[in-house]
Amino acid sequence: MSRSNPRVLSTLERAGGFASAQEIYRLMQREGQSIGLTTVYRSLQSLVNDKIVDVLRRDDGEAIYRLCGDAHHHHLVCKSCGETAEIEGGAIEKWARVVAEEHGFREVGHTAEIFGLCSKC
Amino acid sequence: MSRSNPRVLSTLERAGGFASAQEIYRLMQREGQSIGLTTVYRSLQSLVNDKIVDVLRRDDGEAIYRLCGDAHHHHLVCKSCGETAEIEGGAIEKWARVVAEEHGFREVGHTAEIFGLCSKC
DNA sequence: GCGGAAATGAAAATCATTTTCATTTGTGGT
DNA sequence: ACCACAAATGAAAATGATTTTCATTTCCGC
Repeated sequence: MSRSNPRVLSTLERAGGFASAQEIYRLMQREGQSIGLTTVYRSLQSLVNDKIVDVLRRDDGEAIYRLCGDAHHHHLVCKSCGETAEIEGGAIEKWARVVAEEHGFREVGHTAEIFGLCSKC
Repeated sequence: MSRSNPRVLSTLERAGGFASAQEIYRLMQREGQSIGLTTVYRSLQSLVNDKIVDVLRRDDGEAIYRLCGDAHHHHLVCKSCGETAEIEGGAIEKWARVVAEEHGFREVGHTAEIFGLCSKC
């Protein structure tokens, strides 16, 4: 088990709180920081485990990591430019609970994401 | 430019209207159909261009192809035994539409999944 | 049948990500 | 300071999906 390298988180913050592992690695290299790609991946994974960052997918399948608040929320993502809005679950929360209950499920969680083209694209 | 191989579309339909390229390829192989992986990818891309299928991403980044206009549903998955139930979206459908509209999004789709422990586990 | 365009697929290339493993670094105990 | 041991690191190899290359085969119109 490894802990997150603080420079990775700091770089993600500096990148606007939104970047892929490769981008973070390249950014750190350009800044002259000595770090391995492996460590970047490991740190990001650890941050995801600790729920300090979220992971989404670009259209091309590359994983992008973004800082997120601690509140449970969902995402509205633009398929084209990747712009993301955090949205409230609202109806979903209840829906998930009710449906799961009907089927006798316990310890229930859920994922939900909306995607489309934003007004600019 | 290549046109879609009809057997690929037919296999995607038979797969429940929802599968990855690799899965379609393996399925066709198992059925004894002679086809190359390359052709599967090319056909799927062509279907996407023609807007006959949609492409989404699994959590692991693998692309999954879905028939457009396919009556879509969601899944209730047991974390432990993997048993899966297909469920109706119900509230979600409206929620997605409304939220997306509020943010000026068009061509909206969504994914939602509920997971937990089933009654047997 | 002939010639060219489209389709096919095997193999190699690409690219993100993960794994392996040897080395380095940090820490606590003495 | 010294030693042992755990954690962190990173280079290189492995993996897996997807794309590209390119030679071959199939189709169609003439």
